[in-house]
Amino acid sequence: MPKLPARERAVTKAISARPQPAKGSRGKRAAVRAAPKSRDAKSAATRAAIIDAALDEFAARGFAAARLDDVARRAGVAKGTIYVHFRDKETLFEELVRASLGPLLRGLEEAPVADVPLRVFVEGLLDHFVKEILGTRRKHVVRLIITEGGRFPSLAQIYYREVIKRALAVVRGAVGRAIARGEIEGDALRRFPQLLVAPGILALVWDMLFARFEPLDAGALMRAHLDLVFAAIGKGGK
Amino acid sequence: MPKLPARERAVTKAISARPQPAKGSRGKRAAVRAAPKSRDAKSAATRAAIIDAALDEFAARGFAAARLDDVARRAGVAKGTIYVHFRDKETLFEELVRASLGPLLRGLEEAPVADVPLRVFVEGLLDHFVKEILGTRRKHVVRLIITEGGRFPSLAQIYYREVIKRALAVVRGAVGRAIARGEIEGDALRRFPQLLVAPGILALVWDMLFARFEPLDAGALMRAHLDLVFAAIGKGGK
Amino acid sequence: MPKLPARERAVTKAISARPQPAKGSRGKRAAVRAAPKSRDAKSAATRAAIIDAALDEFAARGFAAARLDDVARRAGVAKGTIYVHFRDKETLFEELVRASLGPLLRGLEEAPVADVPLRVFVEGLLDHFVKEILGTRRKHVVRLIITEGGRFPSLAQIYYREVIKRALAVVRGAVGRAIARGEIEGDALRRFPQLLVAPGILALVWDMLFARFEPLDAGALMRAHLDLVFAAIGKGGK
Amino acid sequence: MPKLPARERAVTKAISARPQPAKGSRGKRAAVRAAPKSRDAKSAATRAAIIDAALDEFAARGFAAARLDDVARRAGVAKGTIYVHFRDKETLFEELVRASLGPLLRGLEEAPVADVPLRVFVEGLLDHFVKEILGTRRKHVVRLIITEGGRFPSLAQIYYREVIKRALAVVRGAVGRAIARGEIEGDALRRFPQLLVAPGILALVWDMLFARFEPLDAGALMRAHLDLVFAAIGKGGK
DNA sequence: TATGAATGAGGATTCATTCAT
DNA sequence: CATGAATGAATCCTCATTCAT
Repeated sequence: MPKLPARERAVTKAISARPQPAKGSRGKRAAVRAAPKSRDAKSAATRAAIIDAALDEFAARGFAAARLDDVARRAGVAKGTIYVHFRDKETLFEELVRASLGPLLRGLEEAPVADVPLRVFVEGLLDHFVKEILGTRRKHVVRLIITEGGRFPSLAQIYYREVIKRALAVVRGAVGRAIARGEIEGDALRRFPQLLVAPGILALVWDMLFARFEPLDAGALMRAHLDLVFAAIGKGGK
Repeated sequence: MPKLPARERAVTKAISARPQPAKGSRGKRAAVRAAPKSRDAKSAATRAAIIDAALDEFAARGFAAARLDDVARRAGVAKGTIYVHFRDKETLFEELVRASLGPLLRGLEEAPVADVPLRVFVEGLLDHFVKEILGTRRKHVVRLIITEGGRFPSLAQIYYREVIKRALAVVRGAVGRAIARGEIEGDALRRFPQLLVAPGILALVWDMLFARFEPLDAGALMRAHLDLVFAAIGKGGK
Repeated sequence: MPKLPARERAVTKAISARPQPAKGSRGKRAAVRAAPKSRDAKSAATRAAIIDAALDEFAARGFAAARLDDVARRAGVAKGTIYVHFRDKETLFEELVRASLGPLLRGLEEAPVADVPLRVFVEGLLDHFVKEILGTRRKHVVRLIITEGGRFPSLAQIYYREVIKRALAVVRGAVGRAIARGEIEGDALRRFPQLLVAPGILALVWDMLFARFEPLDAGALMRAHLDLVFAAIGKGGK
Repeated sequence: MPKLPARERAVTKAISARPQPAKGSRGKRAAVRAAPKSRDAKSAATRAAIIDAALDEFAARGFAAARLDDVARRAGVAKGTIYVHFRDKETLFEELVRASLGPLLRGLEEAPVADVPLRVFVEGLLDHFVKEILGTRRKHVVRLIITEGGRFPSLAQIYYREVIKRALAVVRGAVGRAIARGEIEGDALRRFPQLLVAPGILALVWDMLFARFEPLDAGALMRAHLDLVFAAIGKGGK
C-alpha cells in the first residue's frame, strides 16, 4: 500500500468525514511542518488519521480480520497510539461509524421539504445516494454497517436511530404529502418507504459482490427504478 | 475415545450445550440415529454435520470470528475431524456455500415457464424467496454471501455464476415474454430484472440489522412491491 | 513422488536390505500376482515395504518431521497398517536401522583376515565403504544414525555395538598384525583406528551438506587419504 | 548483536536452566537487573537471550522437535516475544547459525599466515578446533549444521560460503607453500585439504553419538592424526 | 501524548495413534 | 491382516492490549 500518497489523502478524507471538523484551511501534513499545530489540533489530526486508516482496513478485511497493526502503519502512527485515542478495537470501530454518520444524513436534511413532486423528491434522494455515497469512500461505511451490523447491535442501533429512522420519516412525509396532493394512489409507499431505496441497497450489495463479474450502472438502475415506479403514477395519475 | 457415546453426547450438546449464543433446539444430527451405517455413510454424515454446524457458527459470528473449535463441538466431533473432511477453514466455508447452492436454485428451475402473467410469475418468485429462503436456515447462507462475499471473491463468483446469473436470465425471459405479450411496457425490467428482487435483498439486510428495532414483514413488503410495480400495468395495461 | 514404480523398487530394496533375507530369486510384485504368497510372505513383504518407505521419508525429512502418513502412502498401505507391524514411529525407526545393520557389516566380516598388507586391507575397506554404502541407499541409514543418533541413544548404542565396535576391532587387529610384521611404525593407528575411516565420515557429511555447492569425489578422497597415510610406510618401510 | 554480554549469561543458563526438567530457581534475566538500559539495548539483550536459548533447545532436540515454548521459557520471555524478533521458527534458526558464524571464523583469520612449518600450522588449526569449538557451546552450532544442514540448504550454503570455503582456502594456501618449500611431497593435501580436518569432524560426530559408550579424547586423536600424516613427511621428506 | 517491545490468551492446524469395520 | 475415519494433545503463530520510557 502506497503509504506516503495514502497519507495525504487520508488526512483530508478523515477530516472531511469527521463530525464537526473545522472546515477551514488544512494544509494536511504541511500544517504539521509549517504552522506548529496546537496540541489539540495535532491530537485531533492523529485521531482523524487513525479513523481514516481504520476505515480502509476494516473495509478491506472486515472488523475481525483487520489488524490494528496495519491501521497504525497506514495511519503513520505507532500501535500504542491507537490506544491513546480509543479504548479498544471495537470502540475505534464504533467511533469510526459514528464519525461518518453526519455526512450520510446531510443530503436528507437539506432535502427540499417543500412540495416538489414526489418523483423529483425521490430523484434527488437517489441521486444523492449514488453520488455522495456510492460514489465516495462513504460507501465503505455503509458496507461495514451491512457486513458487520449483525454482530454489532450497538452499531446497527446507532445507524437505525440516526439514519434509517430519520430517512424513512422524511420519505414517508414526502409520500404522505404526495398522496394528499392526489399525486399517487395506494398506501404501498407509505407503509414501506423502504421500497423507494431498495435499489440503492441492491446497488451497494451488487457492487460489493458482483461488480467484477458484471458491472452495474447504479445511476441507470435508479432511473429505471423511478420509471418503473412512477410509470404507474404517471399513467394512473393522469 | 468412545465414539458411539460421543455421538449421543453430540446430539444432546447440539441441542442444549451451545457454544455461546445457545438458541433454540434444532433437530440436526437426526441422521446419525438408527440403522448401522456403512463407513462411507457415516463419513458422509459426519461431513454433513460439520457443514451444518459450520453454517450456524459462521452465520452467528462471521467467518473470521467463528472458531472451528465451536464448529467441532456443535457438530459433535473432535477438532481434528474437521480436517479429515476439509483442507482448512476457508475450504470448509466454500464447501458449505457450495452445498447450499442447489436448494437455492430449486425454486427457480421449478418456476412456471409457461406463459403465466408476469405478476403471477413474480409473485411465485418472491413467495418462494420469502418462504424458502427468508423463512429457513437458508437465509444464513445468503447472508454469509453478502457479509463475506467481498472478501471471498471465489465465493461471490460461484454464487454469481450458479445463482444470480441464472436467476436473472429466468426473470429476464419472463419479462421479455410479458413485453412480447403486450402485458407491460418499457424496458426497465428487461434491462434491470434485479429491480424485481431488490426488496428481497432489502428484507434480508433489514432482518439482519434492524429487525430487533423495527420488524419488517417481508411478505407484506413483497406484496406492496408488487402492487407498486404492477399498479402501472394494471392501470396502464388496461 | 512416483507411486507405482516406486512401489516395485521399494520391495526389492527393502528386501535386499533386510537382515537375513533369502538371497535367491525374488519376483518382486510378480510373486504377489503369479504365485499367491503365503500369509506370512505377504505380511513380510508389507513390512519390508513400510521399512523401505520409512527409510526414504526419514532420510528426506528427518525422524521428527517425517509423517507416517507419507510413509504409508509411499509404501502403498493404509496408515493403520503401519501399526499392525510396528508399535510406534520410534519402533519403526529402530527396526529400520536394525534391518540395515547386517549389510553394513557384511564387508567387514568378509574382509580378508589373512595377512595381506595393511594398505591392501584398508583399500578394500574404504572401497567397500565407497561402493556399498556411499554409493547406495544404505548411506541414508548411516546419515540417519548421524543426524538422529544424538537423540536416540538406543540407536546409537545398537550401531556402536553392532557396527562401530566390531569394525574398530577388525581394523585394530589388522593394524596390530601390520605392526607385528614390521610393516608400519607408531601406535597412532592402533590407538585410533578411527583415523583410517575418518575420511569416509567426512565424505558422508560433505555429501549431505555441501555436495550441491562443491561435489566431492569420495573415491579420489579415499585414495588421497591412503597415499597420505601410507606414504610414510611406503617410503619409510622400504 | 551484542554477543559478549549475552554470552556470559548464556553459559550460566546452559548449565543450570533447563525447560521441562524444571530444576531449581534460575537467575535468568540477571541482565535486566542493574543499569537502566535503553530500550534498544534491552531489546537487543532479549534477542540475544532468545538466540541463546534457541541454541540450547535446538541442540538438545533438533530443529523439528524443539518447542518455541521451551525456547521462550528458557530465555525468560513470553512466547510472543520470539515473534517480535524473528519471523518464525526457521528464521530464528537461521539467525542463530548466522550469529554464530563469526566466532567460528575468528581462529582461521588469526591463523599465522607466515611461513611456519605446515605441521605447526595444522597443529594450531586443530588445537583451535578442539579448544574453541569442541570445548565450548560452539560445537552445538556445528552439530546443528551437520544434523539439520541437509534439510536447510540455505544454512548449509551460508556455512559453506562463510566457513568451509574460506577455511579450505587458507589450508590449501598453507599446504601449497609447504610444497613450494619442499616441506612435503605429493598433492594429496592440496587436492583434499579436507583430509587435515577430517578427524575433527570424526571427533564431533563421535562425541555426538558414541561418547557415552566410549569416550574419545579429541586432543589425542588430533595428535595421533598429526603423527600419522607427518610421519610420512618426516621420513620421506628427510 | 507517543512509542514499540513485551505479553499471553486464543485459535488454526498437524499428526501419531486408536479402533470399529 | 488391512483399512481409514476419528481423535485430541501438541505446537506454531497471531494480535489485541499493556506499560515503561
